[in-house]
Amino acid sequence: MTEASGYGEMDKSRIVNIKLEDIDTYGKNFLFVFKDFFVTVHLGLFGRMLVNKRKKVNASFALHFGADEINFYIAKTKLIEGKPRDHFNYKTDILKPEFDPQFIINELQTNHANETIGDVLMDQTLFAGVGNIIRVEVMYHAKIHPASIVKDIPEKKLVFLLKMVVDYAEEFLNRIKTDDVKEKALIYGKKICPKDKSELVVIDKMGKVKRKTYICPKCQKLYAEKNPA
DNA sequence: TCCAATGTTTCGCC
DNA sequence: GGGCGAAACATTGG
Repeated sequence: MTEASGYGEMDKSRIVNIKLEDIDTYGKNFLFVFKDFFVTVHLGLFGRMLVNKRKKVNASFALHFGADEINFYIAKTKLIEGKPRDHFNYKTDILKPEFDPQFIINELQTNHANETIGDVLMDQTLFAGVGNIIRVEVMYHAKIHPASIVKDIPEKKLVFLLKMVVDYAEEFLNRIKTDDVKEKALIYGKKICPKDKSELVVIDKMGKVKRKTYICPKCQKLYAEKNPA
């Protein structure tokens, strides 16, 4: 039995006295699955979720189960017809067992060959769940410069990078629970490279992704065609 | 007090 | 209409 409330604009009239069949996630979205439709909840930068607790301000979205409730603050919600798998490709979700590195690499080399790796890592249709911190850390771990062009990166390097994405995403998830993501980051938010103690280069607004990018030019190799034919 | 930040969508202008 | 950038949303910590 369910009831929905909140000041968000989404029509909640269909979420009354129906069974919540499943709770799932895709990338940065929570998914609340009902028989004929599901609701996505995205917390953006400032969103919060509280279970059986409330903030003083009104929730933007809330689900009620008798005496129990899930409250979302500053959340964007959407009601979508059908099942999540009809709309989201789980092969692209970095924290799902279905995540398929070979599928992603094929997509990258086929449809994103001329883009920079720094840009494509933030593409939620290819790397659902990757955010700016994960993006920056993973490129450092894999020793790849963000301005590297996809087609110029050796496939073995891409395979390694995707492994770093999955590994670090799991580490990120654990660290966010203990609140030390930023402390334990190797390069994000830092001024000095932890390895060779040299100054980092910080580039804002590089590529299409206008987010702060931290780079160690000594550790991270730039893969870019040097002698165009 | 002010700014920047784990993010995404929408608007306005070529 | 595509591409691009700015603005919008709204909270929290430094």
